This record gives sequence, structure tokens and C-alpha cells, in this order.
Amino acid sequence: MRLLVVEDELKLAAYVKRGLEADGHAVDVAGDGVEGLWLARNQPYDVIVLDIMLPKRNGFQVCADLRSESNWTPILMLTAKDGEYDIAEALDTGADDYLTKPFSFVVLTARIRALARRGAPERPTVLEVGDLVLDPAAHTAMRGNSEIRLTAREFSLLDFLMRHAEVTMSKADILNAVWDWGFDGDPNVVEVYIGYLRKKIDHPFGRSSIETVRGVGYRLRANR
Amino acid sequence: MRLLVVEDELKLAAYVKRGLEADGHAVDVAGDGVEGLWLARNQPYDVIVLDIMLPKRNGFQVCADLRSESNWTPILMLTAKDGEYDIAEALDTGADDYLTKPFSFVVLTARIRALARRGAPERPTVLEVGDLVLDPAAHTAMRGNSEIRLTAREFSLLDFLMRHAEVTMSKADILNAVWDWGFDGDPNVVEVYIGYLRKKIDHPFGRSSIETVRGVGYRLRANR
DNA sequence: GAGCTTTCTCAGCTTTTTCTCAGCTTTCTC
DNA sequence: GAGAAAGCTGAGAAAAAGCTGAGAAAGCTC
Repeated sequence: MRLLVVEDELKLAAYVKRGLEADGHAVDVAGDGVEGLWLARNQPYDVIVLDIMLPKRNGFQVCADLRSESNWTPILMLTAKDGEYDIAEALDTGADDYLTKPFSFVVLTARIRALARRGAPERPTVLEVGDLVLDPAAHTAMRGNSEIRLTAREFSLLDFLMRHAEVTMSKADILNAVWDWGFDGDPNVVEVYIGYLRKKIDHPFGRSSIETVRGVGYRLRANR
Repeated sequence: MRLLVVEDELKLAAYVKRGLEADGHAVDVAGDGVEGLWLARNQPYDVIVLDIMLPKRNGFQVCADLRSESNWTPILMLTAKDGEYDIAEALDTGADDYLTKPFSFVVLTARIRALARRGAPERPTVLEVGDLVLDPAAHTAMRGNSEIRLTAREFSLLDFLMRHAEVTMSKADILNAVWDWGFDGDPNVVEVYIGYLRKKIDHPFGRSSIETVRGVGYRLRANR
């Protein structure tokens, strides 16, 4: 997909760009509202990720401008949690969805995918690895025929691992993708959550499907 | 379905377009009467949603023009509640139905569906999920053989959930679809109404069929 | 316009989730 | 096989999310 990210906070923009590119998308970044507007007008994007607080022209204005020109590219707005700007306001200006900062990468990409899918009627979009099936729309996970109840964080983690099945992901990668941007707590959370997930998704007798690769990270294996 | 929305208020147009597309329709938007007329003449639509107060050529005129050209595409008129324009007048000019602003999304789509159905007489059009049956035309809901009395809001909510059975809908989605456009009250209403609905539709002994997906939203399950 | 229904807000309560911490186990190196 | 590094895990505190009863306000009906 072709994506436009309009975000003035450089670090965040870089983080988002890097992550989305790793996800296989083509990403343009604009640092202020005017530049964003210009790009949005002159390039065809599948989704626009638009921060509200921007120099020169804020997100609401950019969004309203585009809509007034009959540009209906799906827009995902980023709002700060402390809520100086209202969430409802974002939707009112014609945004299609919003996300409050801080957010995790997995959640961002999930939202972008959901937006891009709108209008397109097909509907496979489940992740499958071995006998694990994860359905982002229904927000359910199954091992074989039995449903697995997962919390939001566990779900994100499994989503991430399944999208990178068979590849060893470092703890840093995981922390980056699954936890909110700017998280600076104990990296041990990853171990803890891997533990939770193992308890829930492991076969009663089978071996873990999440392998520990000592000194490197974790890897989700399809079989056994 | 192919729909045309003629509405000059940008925010409302975006909201309607977004929602209808999420509902699986192809939506064109025109920002004034002349553009609307042009599109209506040159494209085959299943239903036209037509605001009355429009720049250049108002809804009545557009409607009359189309009818005088023997264009009988079903027209749903949008009127402001304060009633500067008369509802009867809308029907007189050849509109098929009208809706007063503000309206909720579920109501809008219900009306559009009803209009589109007029030409095609067959079609039962009841919603069924598990042993829940909802008949939008008759405005009745049944669990098995017993009727459930629902208020208008409860009905809309159940309608929405049933149309998206098995999929987890966020509170924001629900608020957007079931409550009037521009509603900016406490999002807690959703929780309250989910509570009401659960009391009414739950089996005496069964588990709830509306599941809470913590941190994400709600999901209507068919079975069990 | 009294009485009933519906819709919505509010605040306190309950449940669930998330995260930290500290001690324990496993694995690796020499 | 001792020591160190890496990983695992149970307990529990803190925060977040959701639920619900009470009641105010608005609408409808007769």
C-alpha cells in the first residue's frame, strides 16, 4: 500500500515510517500540514495517517480541505490522550478513524489495514500458522477448534508473532511493535507476556510453539 | 448498492459516506444541487440521498427536475428538524421518503434499504443470529418463540450488532452508528444500553450472547 | 397536564488487565 | 562443576475498563 504519514514529531515519524515500511508499505512522510496537503493532493494514497497538532495547518484543517475537494482517501487521525482536541471532533471533520497516542505499532497497522479494506468487499484476512488461527476482525484466536481467550496485549503479541512466524524476533523488536511507543518500563514484560501466551496457546501435551532463541529472541513455529 | 449523497455540509457528507461504505455500498458525493443533478442524470443509482438546503439548486428543485425527466430513482430527503421546509412538501415534489436531522446511521441505512427494496418485491429481509430474529420492517424482535419488547434505541443497537454478528465492534463504532450524528455525550451510554439489551435478550439460563471484548468492544455471538 | 416511557448522566463499585519485582531455573562458558 | 548470564514465573499493586442502580430530563399518550 501507498501511505502518507503527516507528523511533525521527528522521532515518532521515523518510527512509524520504519515500521510501516518493514510491513511492506511505501511510505511518504510530511512534516507539516501544508506539505501533507500538497502530497495528498498530488499522489494517490491508500491511507493517510494524520497527526492533529501540526505546524502551519493542523490535522483538522488538512482533513477538511481534502474532503472539500472531494478527496475521500481514508484518514486515520492521531490524537494526544490528554485530549485538548476531542476525539469526536476528529470524526466530525471527516476522519475515518482515530488513534490516541501513545499507541503500539501492531495496533496502528491493524487500523490501517482495516481502513484500507473498507469498501473492498472480499474478506479472508485471517492469520494462520499451523493450527493457530487469528481473526483480527472478530478479535478471536483459535487453536484447532477451541477458542482461546486473549487480553488485548496478548492478542497484539500473538498477532505480531504470527505475522513473523518462523522468524526470530528480538525482545527489542517485540517491545517496539507490541508496546506503546515511548514505553520505558521493564523489558521483562515481554518475557512475562510470552509466558502468558504460552500457557494459553500451548497444546496440553505438545511442545511450545513459541521457541526461545537464547540471547536472540523468540520465534513462533508452525508445527508440532 | 450504488448510492448518491447530495449534501453540502462537509462533515455530514463525510460521515454518511464513510458509514455507507462501511456498509458495503458504493457512494458518490455531490456538494451542491447542480453537481448532484449532473451525477444523477449520468449515473445509475439505486437510491439518492438528498439534502434540502443546498447551494445552487435546492433539494426540491433537484428532485422535481429528475422526476420531470422521468428519472424515478428512489429519493430519500434530509430535512432539518426546525422545519423551515415542510416535510409534506418533500413528498409532494416526488421524494419517496424523508428523514429529519439529526439521525443515526442505523436509521439512515434502514431507510435506504427499505427504499431500494420497493422495486424488488420478494425478499424476506429479517436478520437472524442464532435464535434471535429481528424484523426491521415490522420492528419486532424475537428470541426463539418469545417476543422481546425493545425501545427504539435498543432496537437500533441490536440491529447494528446483528448486522455485524461475530465481529467485534468498538464502542466508537457503535456510538457512531447507533447514536445521532453529532452526539457528544458520555460514551458510557453504550455500556448502559448493552446492559439493557443483555437483560432483555439473554436466555434465562444461557450465557450472554453479547460478549465484552475488553479494551476493544462488543461482539454478538450466535450460538451457545 | 398527569402519568408513563425512554433516553441519558453520574458516581461508586467490581472485574480484569497490565506491569513490576524478586527469587528461581536453565543454559552457557571456562 | 562453579559462576554468570539469560530467561521464567508467582505474587501482588496499580490502573484501566466495564457494569449498574438511581435519578433527572425530555417525550408521548390519553
